[in-house]
Parts: sequence; structure tokens; C-alpha cells
Amino acid sequence: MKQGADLQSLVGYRVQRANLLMETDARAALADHDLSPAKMTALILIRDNPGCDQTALGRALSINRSSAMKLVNILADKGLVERRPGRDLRTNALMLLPEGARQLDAMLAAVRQSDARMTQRLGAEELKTLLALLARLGLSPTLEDDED
Amino acid sequence: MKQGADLQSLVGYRVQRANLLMETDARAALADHDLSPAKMTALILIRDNPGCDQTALGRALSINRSSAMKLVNILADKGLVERRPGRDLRTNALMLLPEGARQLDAMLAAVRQSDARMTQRLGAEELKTLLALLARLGLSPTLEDDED
DNA sequence: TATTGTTATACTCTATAACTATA
DNA sequence: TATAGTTATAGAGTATAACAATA
Repeated sequence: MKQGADLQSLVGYRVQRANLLMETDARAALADHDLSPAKMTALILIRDNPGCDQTALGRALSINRSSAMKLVNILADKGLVERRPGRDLRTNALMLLPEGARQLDAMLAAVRQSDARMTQRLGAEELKTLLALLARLGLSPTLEDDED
Repeated sequence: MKQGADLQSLVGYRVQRANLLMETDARAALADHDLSPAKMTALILIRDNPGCDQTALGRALSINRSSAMKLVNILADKGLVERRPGRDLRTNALMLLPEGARQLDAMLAAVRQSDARMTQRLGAEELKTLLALLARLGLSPTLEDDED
């Protein structure tokens, strides 16, 4: 199947293909844990931002409140995450439970292995370059938040 | 929202974020045409591989026969693509219709503009480097097909 | 008025399994 | 037996719109 210049010259197409490759392997690496890469990301965010609310979690994942709700439901049903009373009576404070921390450690090990495998053909310097270039995609200088 | 070392050090996570950024902008650029970036990709593949069958198209897009079927239905319903008798009595030969070619040209212009905007902070040399590094992600030397 | 969580609903994309016709 | 297309069905992931409680 020919993939001519129109496709190959689009950076977005190349990034999409690379993402599919990486995500598929990461998903397979997580198969034992019955969680997608995105759900693992959510666990990391909750662990590193204990007490955050669902809306903030959604923003960090680029999904809306309603979708974040469903995601937290799944993580809570599995006993990985807990909704505690938040700063408001409106707001939940999300906390990673011990079982969540235990499973997250195992998942991270598996995903790091996948990540290393998929990047094995790049040297340390090349990897740094790749990450730096990816970080410069997009419109603005992307002033990152570091608080919620 | 803190995004600590566990996330930032995963190449897969960085690629996923970059992809979301690029894809969202490309999707917005295509809003007038009522087609997703993936469907535009399908049109390009059909144009550049006239007479290809649905299964081959699916393989190129990394989706299965059944999903390729649905995709072609949508493109055919819109009058962009046609199913002609193929090399077998089992097989379709997919062809881009004139209206498909016309719309594809307009879509390509819009997506190229989006792509240029999202990569504006990278120089020509940096872009080449990015594409080269992305192409080396994955396990094997990725011997690309160029026939179907 | 604005925000958080919630619910109901729907849409997109993809997959599996089974069937038909053909090879 | 194997392959191409097709159909029915289901699941994941996301979104919108509305509502209640709270701010």
C-alpha cells in the first residue's frame, strides 16, 4: 500500500502513527491489569496531586467533567481510588488507595519496559532531542501549569 | 496540576500528548468538510492506490475489515468514493470519485495549514530530525510495504 | 451567577463473531 | 480451507444538555 508524499510530509500523520505504535504496545503491556494507558495516567495524576478534584483531573487529561466522572467511577469501583470530602461541599478530593498504589507500581514497571522496548533504537541523546522537539509542537510557548 | 517525572519520562506519554494537540487542530481545520483526519487519510490512500480493496485499506489504517467496511460506507454515502468490481468476484476495487478528489484537495490545503501552524516553532532541519526520530520508534526496522 | 458533581443520552470508532459468496 | 465482504452486536471513550447543591 503506497503512502505517498501527501501523507508522509504531514507531521500530524507521523505523530499519529507513532502514537498508535506506542499506545498499542503499552496497552498490551497493561493487559494483565485491565486498565488502559489513559487510566494509568489518571492514577499517576491522582497520586501526584492528592486531593485534586475531578474537574482538574479532567483538565489534565483533556477530557470534560462528565468523562472524568466516568473514569473516576471505574477506578473507584476497582478499589484503586477514593472520593473524600473536598475543600467545598461541592468538591471531591481524590485519593489513591493503597491497592491503587500497589497496582500502579506494577503497571509503571510494565509500561516502562514497553517504553524502553519501543525506543530501543534511539540513543540517550536522540531521545532527549525527540522529547524536546515534541514539546515544541503546538501554537503558544505552552506555559505549563504546575498547580491545580 | 503537577505532572511529575513518571509521566514526563515516558516517551509514549509525550507522543500521546503531541498527537492530541496535532489531531485536535487538524480536526478543527476539517470541520467544514465534516470528515475526520482519519477519513481524509483514507481518501488519500484510495487516491494513491486506485483499485485497492477494503481489507488492504484497513491494514494501511490499522483497522480491521469490518471497521474498514463502515468507513468506506461513509465515504461512499457522501459520494466521495466508489466500489467497483475488483480482481475477484469477492473483492471491491475502491476508486476516488471526482467529487472526492475535489474535496480532498480542499481538505489537504486546510490540514497542511494546520500542520504548518502547529510546527511553526521548529526549523526545517529540526522538522527533518523529528520525523526521522519518530520513524525509528517501534521494534523492528519497520520494512515498509509499498505495494498492496 | 458560576462551579462541581451528577445523570441521561448519544455519537464515534473499533472489535468480535457469524454468515455468504468466492477462490 | 482460506479470503473478501457483509451484518449484527457490543464495548470503550467522549460529548452535550440538563439538574441539584453549593459557592
